Amino acid sequence: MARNRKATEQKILKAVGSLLARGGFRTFGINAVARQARVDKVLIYRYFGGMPDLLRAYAEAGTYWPTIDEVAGGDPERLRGNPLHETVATLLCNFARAIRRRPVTLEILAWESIERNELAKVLEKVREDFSKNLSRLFVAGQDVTEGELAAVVSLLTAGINYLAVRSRKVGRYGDVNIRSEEGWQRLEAAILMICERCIGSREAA
Amino acid sequence: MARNRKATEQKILKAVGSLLARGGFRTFGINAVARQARVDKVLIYRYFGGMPDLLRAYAEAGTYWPTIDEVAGGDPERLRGNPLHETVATLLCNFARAIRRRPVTLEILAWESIERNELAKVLEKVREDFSKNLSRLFVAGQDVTEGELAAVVSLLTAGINYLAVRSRKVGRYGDVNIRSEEGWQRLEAAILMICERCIGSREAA
DNA sequence: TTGACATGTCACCGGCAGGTGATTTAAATT
DNA sequence: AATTTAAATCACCTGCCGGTGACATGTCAA
Repeated sequence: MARNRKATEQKILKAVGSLLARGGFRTFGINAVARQARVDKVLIYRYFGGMPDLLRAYAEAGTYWPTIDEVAGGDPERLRGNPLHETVATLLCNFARAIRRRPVTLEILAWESIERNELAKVLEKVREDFSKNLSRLFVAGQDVTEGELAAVVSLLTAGINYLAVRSRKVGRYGDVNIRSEEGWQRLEAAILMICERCIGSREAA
Repeated sequence: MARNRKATEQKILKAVGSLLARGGFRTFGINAVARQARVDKVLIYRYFGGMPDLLRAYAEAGTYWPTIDEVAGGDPERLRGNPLHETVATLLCNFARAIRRRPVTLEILAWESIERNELAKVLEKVREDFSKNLSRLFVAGQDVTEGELAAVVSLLTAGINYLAVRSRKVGRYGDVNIRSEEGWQRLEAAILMICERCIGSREAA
């Protein structure tokens, strides 16, 4: 074997990723990582310390959450000219698309409801910053009842999370095919409508 | 030991329930059930056959999903006189309360996104009947764009599920305290508003 | 009373998990 | 080339899991 710590560490981290993407946390463990990386497990302990630290290290190398740019369609400035409800709708729909294409993130989201591990903790913080930034960028100073907006947005993002997570294991939710583009377009239409009619000045609609 | 198969079977099933409610599927297994029930595990195999059959047996004895009456506030007839958006809002809020007080159901919902086991399968069917009945009872014949209603309701119930499930492990979601009555009241207010403005004849709001 | 059968007990298996100590061996330093 | 350092390997431990075979004993019918 080539003796190269950096390379070995990379192999291990990469194994973590592919393992999580494939089987999730249920089949995850030191032994599994070692096998997948074709590396002796003792090296994992030596280089990373153990599971929690390994996950922390892995967390620092990944992008588990959309960036502001990603959900703002690359152009935050343009969005700010639009009415708030339109902005929020766009952000939510882009958010849905963004998490749907992150298998590891979906896995973490699913596992969060079972057990709070290191990845969940990291994700939690990232997520918090993310939403703080979003509301600072787009909501601050707008004429809107804060509490209501927060509740509506929470409900919608929660729904998006749930459906995205669930779609990995089950194909439908109620009448909606959550594995097809068509299904998600219907959901986006609903999001659009909800934002349009429920967000903005209190007399909106 | 008292020799009484029926009683032993009950002890085992009861152990399944309390084990699921306490630790969920992650810590669940034949050995754990046997320990909890203070019964030799071989009896589980003898009387039930194995894990899947044990879960099936357990499933048949429980009420993991709200009944129609429970979400209709005990009086379906009265609801039908109201405008549709009001009916749906009431149903959704009662649904939220109903699942929040079913720890095992929340556990199954959480686990569904990880792995599809016997309980998940049973729950799936129950849930399907439930929503079919609801829409037959309250929506059939109303003047409403079916597809849109379905998408909005899916999004809302998904959000409710997610928040209820998540509240077991994490106390907040965004700005909302999902462990407090106050937090859920804010969510109910949002649900109410969304229904009011987004459900009904297309020109509603 | 004596079986027969069902209930419950005990001991064991193989496999895999997390975790560690001692040893080999390649590469950098002198 | 000799020595040191650390990367990698090997062998092993404990503990728990699902699963099974052999055995003991209470209950009920003949």
